[in-house]
Amino acid sequence: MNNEEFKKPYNPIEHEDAIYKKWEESGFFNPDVCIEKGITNKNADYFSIVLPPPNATGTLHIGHTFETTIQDSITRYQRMSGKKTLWVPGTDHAATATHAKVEKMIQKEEGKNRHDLGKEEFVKRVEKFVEESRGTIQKQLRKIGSSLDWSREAFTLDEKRNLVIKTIFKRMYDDGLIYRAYKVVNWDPKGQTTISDDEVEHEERKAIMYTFKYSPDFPIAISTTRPETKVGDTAVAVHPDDERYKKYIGQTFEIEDFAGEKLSIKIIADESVDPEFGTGALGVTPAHSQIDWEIAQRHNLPLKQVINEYARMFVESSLLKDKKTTEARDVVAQWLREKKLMEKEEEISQNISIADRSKGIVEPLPKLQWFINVSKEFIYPFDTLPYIKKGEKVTLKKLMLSVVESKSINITPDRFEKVYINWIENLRDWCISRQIWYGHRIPVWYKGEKIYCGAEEPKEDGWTQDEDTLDTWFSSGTWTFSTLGWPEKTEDLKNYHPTTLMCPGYELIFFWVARMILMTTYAVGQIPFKNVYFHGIVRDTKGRKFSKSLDNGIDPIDVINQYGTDALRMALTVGIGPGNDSKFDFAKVKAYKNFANKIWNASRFVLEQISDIFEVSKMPFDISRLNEEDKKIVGEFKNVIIDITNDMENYRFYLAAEKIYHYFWHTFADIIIEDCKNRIKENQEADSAKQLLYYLLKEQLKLLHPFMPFITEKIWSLLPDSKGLLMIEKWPKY
RNA sequence: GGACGAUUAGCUCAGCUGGUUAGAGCGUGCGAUUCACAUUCGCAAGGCCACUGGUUCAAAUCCAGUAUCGUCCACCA
Repeated sequence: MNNEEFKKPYNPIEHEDAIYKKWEESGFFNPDVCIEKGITNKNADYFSIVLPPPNATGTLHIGHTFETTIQDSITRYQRMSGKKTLWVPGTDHAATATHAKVEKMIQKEEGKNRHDLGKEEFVKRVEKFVEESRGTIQKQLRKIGSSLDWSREAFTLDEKRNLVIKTIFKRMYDDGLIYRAYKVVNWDPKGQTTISDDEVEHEERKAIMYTFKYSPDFPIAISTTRPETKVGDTAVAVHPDDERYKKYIGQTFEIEDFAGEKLSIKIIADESVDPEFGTGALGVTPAHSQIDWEIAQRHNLPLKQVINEYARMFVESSLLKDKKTTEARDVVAQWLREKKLMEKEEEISQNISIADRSKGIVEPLPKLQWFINVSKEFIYPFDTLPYIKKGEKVTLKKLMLSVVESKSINITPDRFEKVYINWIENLRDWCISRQIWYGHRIPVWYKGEKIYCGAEEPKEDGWTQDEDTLDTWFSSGTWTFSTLGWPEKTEDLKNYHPTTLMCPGYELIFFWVARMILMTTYAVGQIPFKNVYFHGIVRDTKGRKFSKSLDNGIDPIDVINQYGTDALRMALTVGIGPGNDSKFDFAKVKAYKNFANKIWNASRFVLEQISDIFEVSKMPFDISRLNEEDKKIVGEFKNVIIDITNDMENYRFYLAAEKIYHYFWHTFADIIIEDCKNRIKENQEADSAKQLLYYLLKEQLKLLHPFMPFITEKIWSLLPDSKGLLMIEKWPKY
């Protein structure tokens, strides 16, 4: 051995950046280059993944590292297996999250809110922030060793993607699937925007259930946890068969004074009322409750809005006017007690609705918004899906459902199929308009009573564009095909779509996976991906999620600097099955750092042992020169290859990585090297021993490469007969 | 209220389609080591595989139920 580099223990930070640079400069992350240079066969199969775009709100955390590692391992494996392999990078503008983050930053640093800056300036500031974040993210993805084709990088809010969403919006609008309507939506008073049902979280909290009558003359008592909303009541609903209340149905009661407001309450019968719950009578507040809104629609009840966008009372009553809802609640309760109308107060626990981003309490409000109708029938225009014919009547819901029910998409682990189907079955129309400034503008213009929807601005004067932006998931839903060139009929789209694999966290099954299926089956007539691999959440050693409030975050770059990327990747691969959460432990990373060093030392030792055979040019390896014992070892090793290949093909990376680890250390290093060492020393069957050692080393470097790309590439470059890069070597045959 | 997951060595977890003495990492104990590696090697201790039944020649693995923990979904006012 003449290589000084090998003398010291393996030090990852000395090598990793240089190795990544070599890979990137080679151009082999781009499948076109691999085909052009004859590395990949022209007739080979395609393999494609699109990176779940990280939010451009900051830096990557350990969870991203985990997700990226899985994808890189499979991508490297597929590339080595000879497929035309494409992994597309990108970032997500993450409208709401980014908007909130930048607004908070400006508030903190300059004491200004977005209205102080104005829309144009604010959006400019967000874009500047996003540009910086994207740079950081790109650097971090390289650090992890991601073999992404940077020449195809995309962003959810660039011009190409904007054309995509405008095109789809228009088509949906023309199909009557996108509509504008005034109805009760989830309003986030803290974020000052509407949100979809999926962005609402539920948290159990204690509350008081008040039972009371509107007035001394009112015949029926009702129960509520929100008495302040009762000034907006226009009806009391009872079950049609309820003997207690039957006689009042159809009557209207005028209440002159309810906490300073005048009410007109009609008694109505509705099947949805549970006679067993509370008093069996439900005070109907059409403007501030989803169910009540629906009841009001059925009975043609008037609507009275009593709460505004800032969660303050929007009434004339001097008792309540402009008060926060929580204060108004106490005022009304006190008023009821004083008027002797309160019959019961009991503590209960109830689910309260919270906006997932802002953590503000969601206030149902009636608003004019844009929606996607998931239940409306339309004529399906494509004949490319096997289970739905061209010209058939479908709904978006049906499209989303049939893809999974027909097993057109293979879901790993399969238990998420049920979760998905259950969600679709309960799916309601999707509110897609947001009142934030950063995002894709809704491609609709108004002129008096006229409405225009289109990808291009109307030519004549006098049109004003809708002020709202689109839910960020509307654009994320197009990710697999918008990154490949749609709506143009590109080669990429033809070759790489549907993509082979998608690798999101299971928490994105509704937000994203379902929406990709919706958008892709609707717009392209294809499934977005053939396989989904749901990964779990990386937690801290106590099993808690990483969060800013707990201050338990771990910066992957720190871990990499201390232990090396390969060690971190192994720690995030071995033993972590699909859909399972894991606990991040430095001890595990350290163990794989030791493994990296083991690989380093064993490789050096093997090269020292076999150095003479190159001098007498007895290479390349020839299995016929092995003795019977060594042939048997090769046979056993082939079984390991089969096993590992099988695991890779079936998305069991956590097993494949462990198997190669175990074989290298505890079979190859502990047993085979030790054995060969003695034979070489004593010159017994030494030639066979050397052949065996070198063959096994090289083949194992290939098997290890998808998981530990840096150290294996480095060692590969030090082999006496290596020519090109390990990343484009052929996966071992068996 | 529904659905799902977990329960295996002191700790963190594997165990894929049921098949010889149930595995790994870390930790613990004893020993080795001028010979690639103290980021090493060998040996050892430590497990009614949550519980109860069932299917089977055979169950940690399949089925039913129970318990505990956890996650997701749901407009009970």
